[in-house]
Amino acid sequence: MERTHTNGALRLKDVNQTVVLVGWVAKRRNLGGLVFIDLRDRTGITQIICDESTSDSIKDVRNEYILQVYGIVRERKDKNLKLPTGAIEVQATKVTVINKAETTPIIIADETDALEDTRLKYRYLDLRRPVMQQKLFERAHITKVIRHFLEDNGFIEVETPILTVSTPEGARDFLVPSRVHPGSFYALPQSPQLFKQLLMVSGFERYFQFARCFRDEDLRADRQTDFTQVDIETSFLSEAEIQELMEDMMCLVMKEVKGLDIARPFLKLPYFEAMNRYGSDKPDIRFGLELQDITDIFKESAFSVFNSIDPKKGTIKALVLPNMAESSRKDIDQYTAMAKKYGAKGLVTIKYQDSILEGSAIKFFNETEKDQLINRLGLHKNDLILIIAGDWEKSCEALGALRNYFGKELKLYDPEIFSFLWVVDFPLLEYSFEDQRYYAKHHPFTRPKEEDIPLLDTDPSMVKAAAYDMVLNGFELGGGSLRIYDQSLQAKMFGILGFTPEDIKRRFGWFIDAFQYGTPPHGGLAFGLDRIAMILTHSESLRDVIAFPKTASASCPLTNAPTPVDQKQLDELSIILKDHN
RNA sequence: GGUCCAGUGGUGUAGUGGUUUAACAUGCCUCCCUGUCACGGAGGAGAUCGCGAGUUCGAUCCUCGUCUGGACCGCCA
Repeated sequence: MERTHTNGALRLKDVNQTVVLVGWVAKRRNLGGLVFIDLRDRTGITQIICDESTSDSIKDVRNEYILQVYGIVRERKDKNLKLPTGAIEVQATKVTVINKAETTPIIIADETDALEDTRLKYRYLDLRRPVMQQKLFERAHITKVIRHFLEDNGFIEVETPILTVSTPEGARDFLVPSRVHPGSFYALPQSPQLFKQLLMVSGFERYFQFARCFRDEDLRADRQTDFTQVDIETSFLSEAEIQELMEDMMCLVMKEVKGLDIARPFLKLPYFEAMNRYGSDKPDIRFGLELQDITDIFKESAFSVFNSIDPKKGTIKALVLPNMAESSRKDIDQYTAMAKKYGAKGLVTIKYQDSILEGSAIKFFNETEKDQLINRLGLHKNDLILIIAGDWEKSCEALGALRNYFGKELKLYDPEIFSFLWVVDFPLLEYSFEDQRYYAKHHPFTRPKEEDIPLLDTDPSMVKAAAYDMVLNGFELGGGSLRIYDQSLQAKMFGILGFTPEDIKRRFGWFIDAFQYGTPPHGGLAFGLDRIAMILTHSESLRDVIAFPKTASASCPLTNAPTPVDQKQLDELSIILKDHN
């Protein structure tokens, strides 16, 4: 189709050129003998001006019609500074309607007022909106920069299967019934973890893939059932070398996509410090408001909430909120409810309104405790102190959730800032009292820190993993680890996790077998591409950077997926449905 | 599995401590208008108030259930 320019291209320098434009009618302003049309394509909007002589049918043109416009570029009398093309307009000499359009159910403009449900039902129209187009263009730009970076650094792109085998320990799998093998199922990959490790066994040394991953778990604003991982694995690199390479990559993305120079190297925060100071393993360090430990002050406390905690695993954590001492009863009830939601037993609140400690817990404190509290927390007039006592992890996380809430509520950070860091030194294992066994915190192939390997025999819970998460503004962008390549170490790991040899053979024998033929030291990580795109585009939800996302209940308003299928299809798959009525 | 919030013309909202023409904005249609750009002006069409049951003389409104959407907890190695 004849077209000389896009609708975002023309400028003052093009005046008097003869041009041919195509695009959608974004807006028509009919002044009677004179008609203005905003012609839109993915690059922008150009104003077309027509008079009655141009075409009789011009008054029949409606929004979202597709037009081909022949005309001459003119300088505008009244320029529109809001548009890049606002200095010019195209005086139409001929206008052809390429296609008509029904009235759209949603307004095609950045400021659509349609609810998300409606937007998803008519996603193809929602994606016509310039803001949405910009988000997807930006996502594609991120993808492009990452791919170029990895290719330039010797990484090879390899595809791994979508129909694969159910993997051990992790999220719920999506299963696909086999027609050929009745009663057997493929699983969709939660990540290509095992395949990428096998590619290291094969000797590719540097692998990457934009991998679709699937997890059958409940959705959130930042979680979808199917999502895209930038999956990366390397051989012969140390933890520090992998991290440096990934910093190079993300800094290039920030430079190319956002035009920002990010400070190097990224802060490396050990897991325990992240939890103690920020109450999160993915801390938002754009603002301070750090948690403080006051456990030792109240060792001998007369206050039952403080003296009933387990001295080994328990903790007392405080969060000081400046100028919040005048919070109402209602506000404080709300903070308490929030703390409880995140697993705290309760919330102790103390006001330092007129430089005097006030609160229902104060009567249990002696003078030494009061003095120590004031000094330790460095209290100022009008501070509000929130205290959570109990299990270390739960207390930190609950207070960390409050910290995040106040960081946002009190606008303690500039939303344009991007604060990267690594969280490192994660514990290798997590003990479940319920199941009376250890679970791998990352996955069972994660390598322990070299110096902690002897602890595997004596105190497994103290062993740290060679695992690392890249964190940005309170979101986990990605995470990874060095992997176990030594077979005896792997055997020891399985022993600690309580797997019998039969378990191992049945569940991932095919994977372990590969390791006996010369496995290089290897490690890698995976980034959540959707999350990167979400944060860089300042989107509220992952759904805004995914072309066709699913709703919170894992359905698609556009296609109505998932849907029932014909009995014939079920029969072929040897599936008999349980009666849900 | 759980908690909370929402469902009213095409779209987004208001509203009713229970009764009559259900309001506003925008979109849509018709007419007028040669410098608009969120154009303006005049007129018009468009809603069984998510669905089902209950209470009542009477329910968009109250009660219960249900469905859909959203946020979060659990879950997500």
